[in-house]
Amino acid sequence: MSPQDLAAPLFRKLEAIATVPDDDKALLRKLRIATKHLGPGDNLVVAGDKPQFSALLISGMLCRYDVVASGARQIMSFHLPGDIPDLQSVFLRTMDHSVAAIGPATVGLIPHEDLHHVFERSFHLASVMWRETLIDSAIFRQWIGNIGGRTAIVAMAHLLCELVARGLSVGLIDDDMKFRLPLTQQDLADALGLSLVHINRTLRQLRRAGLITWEPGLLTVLDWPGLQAAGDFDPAYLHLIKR
Amino acid sequence: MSPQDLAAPLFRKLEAIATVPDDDKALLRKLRIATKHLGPGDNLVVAGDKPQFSALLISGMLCRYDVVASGARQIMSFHLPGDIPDLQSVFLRTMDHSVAAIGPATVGLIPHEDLHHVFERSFHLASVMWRETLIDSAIFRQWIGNIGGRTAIVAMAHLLCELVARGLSVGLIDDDMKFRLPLTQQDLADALGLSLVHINRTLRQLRRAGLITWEPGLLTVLDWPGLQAAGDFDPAYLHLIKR
DNA sequence: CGCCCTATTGAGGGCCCTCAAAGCTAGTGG
DNA sequence: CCACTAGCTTTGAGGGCCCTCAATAGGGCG
Repeated sequence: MSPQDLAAPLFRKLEAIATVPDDDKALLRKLRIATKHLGPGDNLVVAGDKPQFSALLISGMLCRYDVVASGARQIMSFHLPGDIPDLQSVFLRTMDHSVAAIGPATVGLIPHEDLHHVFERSFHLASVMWRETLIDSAIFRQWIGNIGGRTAIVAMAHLLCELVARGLSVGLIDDDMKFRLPLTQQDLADALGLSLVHINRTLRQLRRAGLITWEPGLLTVLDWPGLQAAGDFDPAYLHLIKR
Repeated sequence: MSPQDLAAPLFRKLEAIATVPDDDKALLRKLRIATKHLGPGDNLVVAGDKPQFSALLISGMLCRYDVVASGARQIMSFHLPGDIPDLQSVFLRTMDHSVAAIGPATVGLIPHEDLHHVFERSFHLASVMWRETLIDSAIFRQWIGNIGGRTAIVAMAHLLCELVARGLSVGLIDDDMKFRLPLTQQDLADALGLSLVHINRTLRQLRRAGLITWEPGLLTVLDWPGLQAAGDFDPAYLHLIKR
């Protein structure tokens, strides 16, 4: 795969949220990107690491997580192709959480040095990427409200809505509303702070309500407006409209 | 109060996390800052607003919050003097949450235009502020783990630890470990996603364990290491060490 | 003094947890 | 081709953490 192809998911993502002039694209094409493959559950970085690279997700799915004293794994975000989940490590040297693959994934490692160079050369690109990290923040905030203020079934519907809305925005879902997700029910449990058993019962409720079907690796949305209503979902926080 | 005095909490905050050269300080001193006073509960900005200013908190306390469908208020962060909680609105035009005062507060409103000018002139300052928003992100992530993965008493201890650690870093707490906080128990309930009644019982447990005393408006930490242990607290995520 | 907001305590109930066991699917190797 | 294993999913039963409803007490302020 050529460097251009590697950067393609990044362009698609950036153009979903901002306008990217040609000279900025030229700068991005000069980034040195080293491909790396990850197996299911493999850690990309671990809390305490001081990485010299940030990872652009090319295919598959990543999550950020941390482990609390009780031993529970708390997932704080899921990432789709085009995301750079640990972009923060350019400015915060020590990782305060871990990043791992959900299912098999391919990432492109970009040296911090290169990113720093790009940001200094183009304040516009820096601000687009800054904006990117601020949208991450908005997603974290929503996640807090989801876990703290909603019941299991509403929270589950909201989480699925977020994934679908983001998947739609980067073209991962066709009109058939089928979404290939390597998530296990344990992953959902760790994300919502609920038990595996309760996740299973909650998914069954959503299935019986005719909103979704769930097979391992494949989410199908049967009633998109209905799912959004069930999840108290308003996509405004994803800031998908270009400024 | 002169502009220099207004910017003082900002300098203190920035110097807690980074080195700020004199020419950057000069840039910051040129910011137009308009003072505004808020009463308890007053909204600074509301979800859906498109503000033209960002607010530097000068004195008092702010929180970010959102209201979910059930009517519950979910607080996603507390802010201390020196914070700029809605700095994001420079890059994300529409607010996806609200910011309100906890108790009486004074803020300095800074035009987005001025901030943009500063960021373009000094990439170093932009990156320090970017870093600032990334630390906010880290706090959100920790908050997710706190609500999703910890029991009420551990979560409460953790939240208090975070406030104390941040208060210490900006000089709001003396050696006596007494911290003036205008928080009510309802605020803590909205922050932790728990009921007011349970907050009250949880605080009583922490008091009886000899870790803190709690009077309305005044938190006293009796056993700082003990509180950190009770809260499963590791301050690394606050990134208080200068890079 | 009376009002309002906050804090405190009791009692009963529900959402979600833990423990446990069985079914299902895919991959492996004989 | 099929036994075997490992991981994920599904379902049942009982229990605990935290919720809601309710009432009293306390404190600041006009």
